Amino acid sequence: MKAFTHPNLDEISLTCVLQAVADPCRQAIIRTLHHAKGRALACNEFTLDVSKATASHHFEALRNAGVIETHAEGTKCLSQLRTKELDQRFPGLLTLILSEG
Amino acid sequence: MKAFTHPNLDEISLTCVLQAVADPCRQAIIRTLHHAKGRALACNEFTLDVSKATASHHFEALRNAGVIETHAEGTKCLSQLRTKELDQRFPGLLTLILSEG
DNA sequence: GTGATTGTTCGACTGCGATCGAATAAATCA
DNA sequence: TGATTTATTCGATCGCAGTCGAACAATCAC
Repeated sequence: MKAFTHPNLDEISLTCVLQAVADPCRQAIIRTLHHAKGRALACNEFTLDVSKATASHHFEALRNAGVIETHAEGTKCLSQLRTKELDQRFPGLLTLILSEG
Repeated sequence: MKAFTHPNLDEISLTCVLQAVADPCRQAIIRTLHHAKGRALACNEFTLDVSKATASHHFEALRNAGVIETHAEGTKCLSQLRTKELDQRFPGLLTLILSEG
């Protein structure tokens, strides 16, 4: 389907990742992924009240900020949290986001 | 001079505070305040390369998000971090911001 | 192959936030 | 009182991010 690119977490600034996660819709994505406990989820497994186009835009933002990792599988795009790398690069960030909602 | 209002931290959502701190200029304000070790600083003690009007806008944003507390003293407006309350309401947030830059 | 499923991309719209200069307000100083 | 300092407020501009529908692309199921 498509080749997704993923930045190295070292290239990501604090500002960049904060801007990415400072959105309720993206926080919801992160929480849903966390509840999946490592299992990669397709876009349609999230309940977001925005259009497909907007959802795709949010996934891209999280991907570019190094928060999620996406790979295509058939017609689906499976995403998962980059938990370990995030915890190392931005310790406390995921905990903070998951503590709410 | 003016009566500043400060929200209770319980009223502040994660999204609100994240939007407030997802700006390099505001992060700089937070870091400068942290280096002051609790001493309240006037606006002109910060080196921000924006106009007075813009700086005032950023201080207001941080105030409304519960990050700083401001009080007037003479012609000056002294601000300081709401460290303890932030650490309780959003544990890890300050550490995260201060770890960078 | 045909149609269905799943996402991305495109173009356009909209509103909000960051920004500034100028005007204003309040307190201090001379 | 008049001048200076300090910061807020106002009005305006500008760009960007969020949003959508429609079109497109890729795969799968039959």
